[in-house]
Amino acid sequence: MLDIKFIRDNKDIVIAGAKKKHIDVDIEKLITLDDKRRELLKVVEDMRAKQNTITKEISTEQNQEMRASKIAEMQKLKEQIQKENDKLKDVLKEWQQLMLLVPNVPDISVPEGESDEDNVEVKVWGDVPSFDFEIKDHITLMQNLDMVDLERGTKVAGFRGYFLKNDGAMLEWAIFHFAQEFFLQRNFTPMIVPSLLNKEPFIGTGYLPQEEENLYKTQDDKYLAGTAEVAVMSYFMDETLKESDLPFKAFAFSPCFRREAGSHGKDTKGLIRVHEFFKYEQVVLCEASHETSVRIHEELTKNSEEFLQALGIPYHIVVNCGGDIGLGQVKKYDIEAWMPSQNKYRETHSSSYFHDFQTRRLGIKYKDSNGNLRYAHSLNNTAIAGPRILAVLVENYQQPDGSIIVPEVLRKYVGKEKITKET
RNA sequence: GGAGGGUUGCCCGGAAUUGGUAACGGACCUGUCUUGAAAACAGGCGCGCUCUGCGCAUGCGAGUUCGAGUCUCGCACCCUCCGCCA
Repeated sequence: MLDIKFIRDNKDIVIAGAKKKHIDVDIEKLITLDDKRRELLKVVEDMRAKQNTITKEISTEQNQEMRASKIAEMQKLKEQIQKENDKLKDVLKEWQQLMLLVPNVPDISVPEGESDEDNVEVKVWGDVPSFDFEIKDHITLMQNLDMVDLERGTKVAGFRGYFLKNDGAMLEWAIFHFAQEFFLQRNFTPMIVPSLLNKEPFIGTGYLPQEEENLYKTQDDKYLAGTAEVAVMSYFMDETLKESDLPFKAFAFSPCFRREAGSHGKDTKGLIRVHEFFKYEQVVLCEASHETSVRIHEELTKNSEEFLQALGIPYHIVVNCGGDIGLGQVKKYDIEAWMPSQNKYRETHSSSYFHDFQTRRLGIKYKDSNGNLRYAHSLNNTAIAGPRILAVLVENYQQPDGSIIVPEVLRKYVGKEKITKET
């Protein structure tokens, strides 16, 4: 959420930002509504002031006649206040709904564009492997090695259901083990966080109201989170932190649930797009400074890069264009790993910063060195997401006989150098 | 699921006659003093507005009332006990 004062003072910037993100929002309407809100607020407040004054007089009024007459007067005023206040409430409701739809302003360095096809490559790492044999996709590879069971996954869990088993399960655990070792050397607070959450954290992080169709909802009006970001960000909801608490950097594990409502035709088989998976996420709260946000954003991105490098997986980084950036994000990098069977890079990490967009919604402040209360800044980036990285990894490490070499750093966790049929 | 007790200011503690309009203390910030710090003293210390002023804010929402921390109803969370349970 943006500050209404900022919106009023920088109307053109906000409108241009929404346009760059290809988000349709009527800022003029919001400002007109805000005029009305301020006007009604003034009316109601003046009436309340009068009520407070006379009510105070009543409490000390000795003359019974005067007292009765003042009470009668206040009875009338009370009705008027209620009437005007109802009007104000209606306006306020509409105002709040509209405020939640106003997108954060994207950074100047964010390229113009409509969809992920317009994202701009900014870095390439590693050599795309050239295979001198006919390669298999991760589904074939993993099914042949009994690492995954998609048929029974579908039988039990429905569309996009899957079981990881044998070396499939071992490999995922190995990656998680290595991720812990790797990230906890970088001064993160380890956390295991809930995914079944109240509505407020989703509104606070910007997943509601817009993304409702992509969330699973329970009969108790709770929602299942698609990322640990939602819980970790909300951990400090409605709290005031000390400046010395910042930056707060979490390395957070959680199950992730995604309805994938808009992508029914895409990636219908395999482990690329599933409804349920486990993920480690990097989530950060820092001081309210653009420079710090940018510095930590680069740092979080670099962490994930180095992790992929340790695994020996080729990747590139794109800076997401305006149309491929979420409501609250100022700037976003996607890290995309090389997927041999598709002959292209596929997203494995998403790294963003938000300035105070999320913290304003969540009410997360800190007291700076001058004693002023400020909304903190927030950022997040994938550390490692379960099945998708498995798919990428097995494809890149496949051998002519269908076996899979285990990357060096994972061997002590998998317990072998190579995954073959014999095992 | 059942019974009882509880929730007060950015933070911590903690008062408020029969309902009369949120004391006070600590912490924290700024200033004075000091070589510096401590102490002391002064001010500040939730949000909003058209800001010498006014409004809002006692877990959340609704109600009664001229007036609600206080009374009524619903909800959330915490504590104690019972039941169930990996």
